[in-house]
Amino acid sequence: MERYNFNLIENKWQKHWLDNNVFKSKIDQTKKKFYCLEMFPYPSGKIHMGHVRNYTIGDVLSRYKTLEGFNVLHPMGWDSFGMPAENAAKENNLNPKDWTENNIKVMKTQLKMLGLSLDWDREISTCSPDYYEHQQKLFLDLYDKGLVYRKESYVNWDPVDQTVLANEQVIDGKGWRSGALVERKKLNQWFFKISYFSEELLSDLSTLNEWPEKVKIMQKNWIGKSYGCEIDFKIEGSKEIKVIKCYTTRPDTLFGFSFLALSVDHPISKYYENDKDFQKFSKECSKTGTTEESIANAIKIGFKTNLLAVNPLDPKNKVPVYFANFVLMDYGFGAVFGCPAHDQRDFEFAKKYNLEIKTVVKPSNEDDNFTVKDEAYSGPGVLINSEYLNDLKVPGESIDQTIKLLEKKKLGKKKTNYRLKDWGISRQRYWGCPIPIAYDNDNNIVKIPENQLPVKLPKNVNLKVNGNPLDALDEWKNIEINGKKCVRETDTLDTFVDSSWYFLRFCSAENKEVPFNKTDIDYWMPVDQYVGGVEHAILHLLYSRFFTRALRLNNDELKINEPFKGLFTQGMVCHETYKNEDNNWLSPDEVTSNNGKDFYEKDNPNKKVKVGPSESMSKSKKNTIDPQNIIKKYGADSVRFFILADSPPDRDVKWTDEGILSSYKFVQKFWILSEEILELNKKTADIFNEELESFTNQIIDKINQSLNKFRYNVIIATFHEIYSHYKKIIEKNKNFKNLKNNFEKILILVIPVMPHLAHECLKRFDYNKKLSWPVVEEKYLKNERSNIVIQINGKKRNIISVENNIEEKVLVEKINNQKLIEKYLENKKITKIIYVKNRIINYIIS
RNA sequence: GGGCGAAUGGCGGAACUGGUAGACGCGCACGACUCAAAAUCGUGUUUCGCAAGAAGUGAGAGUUCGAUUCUCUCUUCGCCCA
Repeated sequence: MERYNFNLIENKWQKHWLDNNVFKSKIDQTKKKFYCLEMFPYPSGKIHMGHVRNYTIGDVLSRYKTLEGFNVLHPMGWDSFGMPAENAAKENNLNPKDWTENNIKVMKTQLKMLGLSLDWDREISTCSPDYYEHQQKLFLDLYDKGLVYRKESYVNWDPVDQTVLANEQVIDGKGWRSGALVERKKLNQWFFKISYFSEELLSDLSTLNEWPEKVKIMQKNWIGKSYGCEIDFKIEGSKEIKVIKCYTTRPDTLFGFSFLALSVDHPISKYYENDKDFQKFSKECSKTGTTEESIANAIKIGFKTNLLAVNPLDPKNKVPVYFANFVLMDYGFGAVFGCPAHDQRDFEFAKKYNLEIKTVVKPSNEDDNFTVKDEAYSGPGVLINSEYLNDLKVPGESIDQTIKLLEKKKLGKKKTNYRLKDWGISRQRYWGCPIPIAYDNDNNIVKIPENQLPVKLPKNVNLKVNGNPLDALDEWKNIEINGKKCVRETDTLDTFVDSSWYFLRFCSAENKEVPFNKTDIDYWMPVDQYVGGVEHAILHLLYSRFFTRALRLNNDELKINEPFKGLFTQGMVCHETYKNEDNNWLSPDEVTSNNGKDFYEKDNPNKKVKVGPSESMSKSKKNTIDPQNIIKKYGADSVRFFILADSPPDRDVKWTDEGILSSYKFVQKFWILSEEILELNKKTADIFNEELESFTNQIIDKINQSLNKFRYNVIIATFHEIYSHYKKIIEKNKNFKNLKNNFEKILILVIPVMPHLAHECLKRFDYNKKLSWPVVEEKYLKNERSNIVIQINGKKRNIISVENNIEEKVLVEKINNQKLIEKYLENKKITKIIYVKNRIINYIIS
C-alpha cells in the first residue's frame, strides 16, 4: 500500500479549490449566512505559529458551517499600515510600500499552503488607496457629524530622535530606540469623540452573550464608569479668581480636605505665566510622561500659589492651592481636592509639603481614635471627625449623603464620570492613512473636497529626516482648494482606525464606489464569529464597536449596533527556550539531544545547553518555529491537526517535535485505515452492524458538541478513538453492510480539521453525493443497557450492567442475588438507599 | 494595590445539569517482527502495596447520601488594569 503523499495531494486539492472558486462567497437570500472572521495580520514578513493557530481555528469553523449548509463568508486581508514598515524601510533604504507588498506576497503564499477556505477575491490591504480612499470619506463623514475634532494635547516626545512615541514605545519613561528621557509635548491633534458613546458602549456589553466574560469585564473597567460629585470651591486671595470647579469620586472625605491641586494647564495658570518659578516648575512637569502609569510613579512635585480654597462643608477651614504634576487637565476639570489620609497620591504630596493629614474614615473594626500613619487608608469603614457626617458607612451611604447635602446647599452636583477618554488618532508618521484635511492662511480647517480625494501618500519621501517625513515635503503639503492656498495636514491616522471598519469593507470588497452598501451589510453583518488574540480585547474591539456606532449615527443604511456577535480569543503558541553556556539564546534547530534530557549544541556535542521554561514564541528569545518549514516537512493537515490537538484553543499551547511527529503519523495511519476499509468493502457484504451505527452516531454527537464549544482538542481525541474503533473492525475482516456509509460520514467529520486528507479519501470512495454534515439519528444514541455504579456510603464498590430504567426493587434483588457487595454488608445495617436511574445506587450503612 | 482566571499522573489535557476521576495523546516499560536497528504493531502505565486493599483532582474547612464540579479561607501561578 502506498504511503500518503501529502505534498502531491495537498497541492492537488488546493489547486482544485482555486480553479473551481470553491470559497467564493455570494449573497444568497435562500440560505442562512455565516460570517467567520479572524483578525487580519500585519504583514511583517512571514507568518508565525500564532497565525497558524488563529486561522486554523477559524477555518475549522468555516468549513463546518459550510457543510452544515450555511452560506459562509470567510475573507482575509492585511493590516498593512504601521511603523515596522517605516522602520524597516529606513534601515534597508527601501520604500515602505515595496517592503509591505513583498511581505504580503510571501505571506499570502504561506497562508495558501495551509489550505484555508478563504475567499481571496475579497482580499483588502489597508495601505492601498483602494481601501483608504473610503476611510478618508468616512473620516469626513464623522467630521460632519461632529464626532471628530482637533485640540491641543500632549504626546510622548523623544528629544533625541525628535519624534513622537506611542505609549508602548516608552519603556520605563525612556524612548525605546534612543533611550532618552521622554518628555511631554503639546501638539494640535485630531480626536474621535468615542466618549460620546461611553454609556452605550458600556451598557450594550450585556447584549454580547457570545463574548468571553473576561473580555467584557476588561472593557467595562476600561470605560470605567463612576459616580462622583462636581464641587465649586470658593477661592480667597485673588481679585480675578472666585471659584474653582473640581470633580471627585470621594466627596465624603471633604472634612479631610487639606489642599487643592491644579493641573499646570488649568485656565488659571495664565495668571502665573510671567512668574519665573512657575515657568521652571511647568518645565519640570513636562518631564513626566503621559501615561497614567508614569504619572502615578513620578515623584510628586507642587507649586504653591497665594490662593486659599474654602472647604464648602466647613467654611472656617481654608487650605492652600497648588499646581501639581500628578493632575491632568483631561480628568475632571484639571483640579483635584486633596485628602491625604485616604488617597495615597495625596498622602505622598502632603508628606512632602507638610500639609495636614486628617483621618476621616476608619475601618469598621477600629475605634474613633484611629489615625492614618504610614500610608493612606482607602478601604471601607465609617466616617469620623466629620461633624454631622459622622458614622455614615463608607463608601456607599457616605458618598450618597454627602452629594445630597452639597446639592441641597447648591455647592455641587452629582455627576457620572467615565475613565474612557477620546481617541487621539493623529500620528506624526509617514506610513499611515493621510488625514483628508488642510488649513488655510488663517489656520482654519478646510475639508479636502470630494473631487480631490483620495489624498494619496507621496511616493518619493525621505524617511531619514527628523520628525514627520510628510512635513518636510513642501510640494505635497502646499495645495490649492477652490482657488485658495492651503497647507495639508501632515499627520496620518492611527492604524487602529484602519482595523475599526475592515469587517464592513469585506462585505462589499469588490465595490469601488462606496466603502460598503446596504444590501451587503444587511445580509452579511454582523460577524457571527470573530477569532483573534486576547491582546486586542480592549482597544481594537472597543474602537470597532465605536466606529460601527459612529457610522450608524444619522445613517439609515446601517442598522447594526454590535459588529461582532461572537468572539473567541485564542491562546498563544509557546516553545521551550534554550541558552548556551555564554547565556545567549539559541533557536530550537541549533539544539539537539539524544536522550531527551541532556541538550547540547548541534555542531558541538561538548557545548551544553540550558533548557528554559516554555514561553510564548518570540524572535528575541529565538524560540520560534517557522510554519513554512514545518508544512514542507509534514504537510498542512499534520500542522492543522497538531495545532489543535494538545490544548484547548483558548489556552496556551506548547509546540513540540514529538507532537507534530505524532500528528504526522496519525495522518499516515488514517490514510492506511481508509485504504483498508476501501479494500474490505470490495468483499461481499455482511449483515448490518447495529453497534457500528451506534458508535458513529455517538461520535457525530460528540464532535458536534465539541465544535459548538470550541473544544477542538477533544475533537482530535475523538479522531483517535475513531481510528482504534475502525481498526478493530478491520481485524474482524468483515464488510458490514453499513461500513462504507458509516466511514464516509466519519470522513466528512474530518474535513474541517484535515481537508486535504478527507477529500482525497472521499474521492477514493467515489463519493459523489453533495457533501453535507452528517445528522445524528437519535435512536442510536440511546443504549438499551447501562452500567450502574454500586456505592457504599458514597464509595464505589462494584458495578452492574442492567437494562435501562430498571426499578429499584428489581435492582436491589439482582445485587443481592449476585452477591456483589455482600462482604461490605456483614454485620451492618442498611439505613437508606439512594437510587438514581441508569447512574448509581448508594447504600448508606451504619 | 485592584479586577479576572487557573491549579487534575512524569508531561499536555478529558470528565454532560454534583453521580465509575485520569478519555485521548506524548513520554516511559515490556513484548512481537528483524541477523540487528529504525519504522510498525501489541500490552501495560495515578501513587503505595506481592496481594487483598488503601489513598488520591494545590492546602484547609463547609454543604451533600455522594464534590474535580457548589460555598468560604489560604497558597502558588497567569493575564489585565494601576
